[in-house]
Amino acid sequence: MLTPRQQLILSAIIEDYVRMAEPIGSRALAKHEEIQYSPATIRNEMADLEEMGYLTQPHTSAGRVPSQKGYRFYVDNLLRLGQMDRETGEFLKSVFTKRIDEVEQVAREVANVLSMLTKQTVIVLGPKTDTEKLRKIELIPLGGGRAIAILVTNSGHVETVHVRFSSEMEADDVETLVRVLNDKVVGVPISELRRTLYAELASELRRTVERFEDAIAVLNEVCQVPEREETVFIGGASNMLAQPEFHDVGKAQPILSLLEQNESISNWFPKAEDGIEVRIGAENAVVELKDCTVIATTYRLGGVPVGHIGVLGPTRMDYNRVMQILSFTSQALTEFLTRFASSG
Amino acid sequence: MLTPRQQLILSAIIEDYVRMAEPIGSRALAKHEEIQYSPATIRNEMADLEEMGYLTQPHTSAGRVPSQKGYRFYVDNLLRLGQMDRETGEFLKSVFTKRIDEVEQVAREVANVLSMLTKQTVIVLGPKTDTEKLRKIELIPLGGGRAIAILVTNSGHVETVHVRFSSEMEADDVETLVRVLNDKVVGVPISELRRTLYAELASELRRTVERFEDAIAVLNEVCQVPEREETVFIGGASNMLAQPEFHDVGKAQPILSLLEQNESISNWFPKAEDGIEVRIGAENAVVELKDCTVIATTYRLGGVPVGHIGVLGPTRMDYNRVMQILSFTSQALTEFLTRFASSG
DNA sequence: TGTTAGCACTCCAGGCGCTCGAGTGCTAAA
DNA sequence: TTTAGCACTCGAGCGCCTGGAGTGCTAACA
Repeated sequence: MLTPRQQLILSAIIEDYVRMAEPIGSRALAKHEEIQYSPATIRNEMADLEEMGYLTQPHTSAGRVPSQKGYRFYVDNLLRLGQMDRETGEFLKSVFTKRIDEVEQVAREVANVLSMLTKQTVIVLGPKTDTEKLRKIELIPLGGGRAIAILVTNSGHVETVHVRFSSEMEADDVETLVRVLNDKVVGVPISELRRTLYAELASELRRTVERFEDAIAVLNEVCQVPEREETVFIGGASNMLAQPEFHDVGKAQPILSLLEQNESISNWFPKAEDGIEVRIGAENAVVELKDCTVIATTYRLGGVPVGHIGVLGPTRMDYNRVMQILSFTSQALTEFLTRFASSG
Repeated sequence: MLTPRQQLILSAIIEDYVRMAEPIGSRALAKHEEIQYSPATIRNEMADLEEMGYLTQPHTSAGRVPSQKGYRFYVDNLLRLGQMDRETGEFLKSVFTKRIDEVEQVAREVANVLSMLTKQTVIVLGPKTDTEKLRKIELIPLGGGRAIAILVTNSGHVETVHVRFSSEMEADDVETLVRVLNDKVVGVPISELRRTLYAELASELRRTVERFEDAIAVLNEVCQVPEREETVFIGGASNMLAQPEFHDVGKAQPILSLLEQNESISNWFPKAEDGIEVRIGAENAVVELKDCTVIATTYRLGGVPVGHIGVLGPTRMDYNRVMQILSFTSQALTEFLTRFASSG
């Protein structure tokens, strides 16, 4: 384990390095008020810390730089999450007091605001709506064997699905179908839709609807909704280029490219089950992020995780500030959704 | 005006420069088969072309580089749009033969595919749906003075608006409102909605609905739909970083940043009224694009422009290929939408 | 035993000078 | 009008040097 003095030095090196983006030398550290030792002493400790793998040296006569292991130790043991600065807090609060009707709008807004506050790239996933309950189903025939199913949830979110069936159904049948659907299906979570429909509706429909197969086919397509991919909002991707570690375009390009593949984001995104998850460097699930850190958290609706917020940047990141902001935001977003769902 | 030989040389310089991304010298040009002159002759012509402003020289002993004026002349007078290469054509066609239900999906797909084909950044605007006709309106009350209006258009596109009114309307009134709406409003283009409603509905509603003010308020909010901002899809923004002119991060960052401001894109985007519009360098409406070229075209539905496709890259761009691809795509997309609207 | 001053050593960034080669403009000949 | 020849220019690239920041080690000190 590290001695308190080593911890103090490691901590100071990381915080300085995060600000300066340049290797930190013993002289510079000795100028800190809370470090009362001479450069020579600090050099000894730094040599030990390097031997243990918490620091590295770009070359012999340079200062020290935190290693991945160093950051990890810092995040796990040294970081004390304090209060966010007042200004940031006020600013964040104001985002959630605007009148907003659509949940997607809030997700987009959060991505933008956080990217401004952190000067990093922000990824917002979701919210998934498949745990919400159905309020109403509407089926609008378009002719030519097509129709649009409209599903309105609990919280006022609207999903639409285009459905096809092999032949024209009778207008009567469609009407019956919609009525039966609404009878049976209101209050069922979207993710349970398929199961409920097959369990409760099949027999009923067989009695009342003439073209039974068609009706089933329609149901089948309606049930595609829960299988939708998650929506992704990305804010401030261009902030990345301002970071000195990405001044070399070759470093930045693969990462921006990764972010453009919207569908695969949820494959590598850390889905922090509770609290905040920090993935440093090679801890990330894809090689493109081996020099990046992703800090992520979850927001909920009625206790159920419905989406995620993440901040992506170089490993040299202001962990403290970003974690404060994320923690606040996930909570505020959770509250917002709850308020939204109950009032809407 | 330029002599034929000058045109030949300018043309060759541009095409070589587009490929090599390096200043073109007289020796290299003399190696072209179609140029039968000695380097010395070419040098003389190049000096003239430079004097006239079609070429520039990075420094005294370097080759020549096309100026903005040079590109402009090339695009206006020298470019003969030939046939697209077979491979690209087949590939593009395949995009439009997939079964696709949602128009947005096709826009996103187009952005991605074109960015792969051109290795540039692609911007797809729209499609705007406000010239489409209404097929059906549905009003779903959420309680607490809120409701969701669902508007289904002609082509199967679904728009939803959240509306609020000051007090609870009677269930009867809502029903009446919906019935009256559907009677009067079907077949009206979304953009005409407000006018039609005020003209035809006010008196009718005054007779049939008890809380007249509330009904009007609802109508008012429903009419927000046409004022929605255009949807924007961007593909391959990271391609930009692969271009040598953006190897300096400082050049790329403001442009990527510009692309992130979705709302303002339509302010500077060239809305080619017909055919293809090419904006070279400073011709663009924003300074950030002073070293970029935007090539844009329009796609239509039923003769009416509903959206735009643009390719954004450095002024050193393969104008020929990009214009071929854009021209083909806009046509294919127009056909696709027409097919979609009539069948859907 | 832990801390610190002193010192020799290392190594990079950056400035300087040099050369090489690609490319030019000009002149004179074909 | 075209072209060969030639002197000239200029930047890229390489090697060299120097200054300074930072280190590790040793010896003295508390």
